[in-house]
Amino acid sequence: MASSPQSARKPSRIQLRNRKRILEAALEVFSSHGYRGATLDQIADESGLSKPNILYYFEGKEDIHVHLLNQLMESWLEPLEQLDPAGDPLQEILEYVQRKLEMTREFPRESRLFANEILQGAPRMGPHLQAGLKPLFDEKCALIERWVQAGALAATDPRHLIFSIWATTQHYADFDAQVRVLMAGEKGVLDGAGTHLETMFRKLLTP
Amino acid sequence: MASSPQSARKPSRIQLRNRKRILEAALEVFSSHGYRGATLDQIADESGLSKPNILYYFEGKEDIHVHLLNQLMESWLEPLEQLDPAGDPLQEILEYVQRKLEMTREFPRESRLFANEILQGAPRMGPHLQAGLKPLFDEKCALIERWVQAGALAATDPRHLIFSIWATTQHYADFDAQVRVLMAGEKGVLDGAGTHLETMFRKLLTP
DNA sequence: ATTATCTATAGATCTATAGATAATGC
DNA sequence: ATTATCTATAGATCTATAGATAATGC
Repeated sequence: MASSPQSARKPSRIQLRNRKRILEAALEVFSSHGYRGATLDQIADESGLSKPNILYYFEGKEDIHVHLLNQLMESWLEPLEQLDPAGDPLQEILEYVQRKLEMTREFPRESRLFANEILQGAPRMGPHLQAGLKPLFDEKCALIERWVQAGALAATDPRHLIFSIWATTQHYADFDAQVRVLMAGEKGVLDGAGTHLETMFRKLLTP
Repeated sequence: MASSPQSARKPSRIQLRNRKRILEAALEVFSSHGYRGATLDQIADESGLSKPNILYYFEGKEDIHVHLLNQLMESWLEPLEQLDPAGDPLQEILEYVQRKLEMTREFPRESRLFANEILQGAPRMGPHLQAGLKPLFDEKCALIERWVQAGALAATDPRHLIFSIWATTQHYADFDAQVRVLMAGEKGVLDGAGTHLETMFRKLLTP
């Protein structure tokens, strides 16, 4: 029996490539069926590797899922981190909205993977939210609060403001199946959303 | 072997009560683990009935799930149906927002059940969305459009407006695990949300 | 007589491992 | 020599049914 490459010193090129293929396939499968709904068979099919081969590269189904969530957390925090204390307050927030919407457009599967996890009580991501998201959230809420105090933004609760931004932007990825039915094949849905959200948050925040 | 009560003429009191208990238990289990994540064992435990007894009242796991979704669709449409062409436009929409938020407060499990289903591509609810939600959505969009044309509301895309209302209100139920972490045990989160959303949509829609 | 419930288990599905073989890098 | 891959299958989990027994309503 070969030992798992988990313990190897330097990952070979093949290792890196195959781990990547597996994670890519797993993102596809987990994001559309949820953790329990996904099977190793599906991930094997999607990645073009055999099932035992997948378990050669990862310790198991859960290990793959955890890797995906860890990766995800970083790219999830980034747009909020970019909120710049030195920038123009209204502009900064409107740009944040557009960045989030851009992520919905570029990474809808990641959005659904995250939504699946949170929806089911964040069983594997709870600690990550505490350690990673919470401090950043608090920091940026304090920043927005200072902007409000300085009169650069209309009075608003920064926490609910951020929730509204997350909710409205991620909605187009997470509820895509519903949006598709209701928008009946219309093109450029996200462009329309961009215009709408820009107007909404501008009106809300203009002092 | 007893025949299933599905075909019986008049459901007995016991039948009604037990079917209700099963659906209540299934709502709890399906909404927190998703369709695949839920097991008949969990529903049996939660309902206090034995597993085979559950299958005496329903044809199977999927049958239970479909019953829940059918029930849900009705109560999901109701708040939007109440949007009254004869009412004051701004007031009507703000009241709709509060009704949706009230449903988040009262029926968070139903919200998560729905979110789980849509998130995974609406495999069992797709036709229902087409037949039930789509016509109502179109009707109410046309109504809002008329209000806009009449100058009673600021110019806005009714479809994205409705998406924003759904997204922001349901967020507190669907992403509850995240909201809890970030609001750190604060009381009255939904009251704060109510104030925030009232302000946001009022500013957006005031002509 | 009919309705409701239980124990036991068949049968399907799924994760994971054993153990052998092939490919690759010194 | 080490890394990567395959076939076969063990073992766990889960849905559903068989078949017997208990409770209920005429």
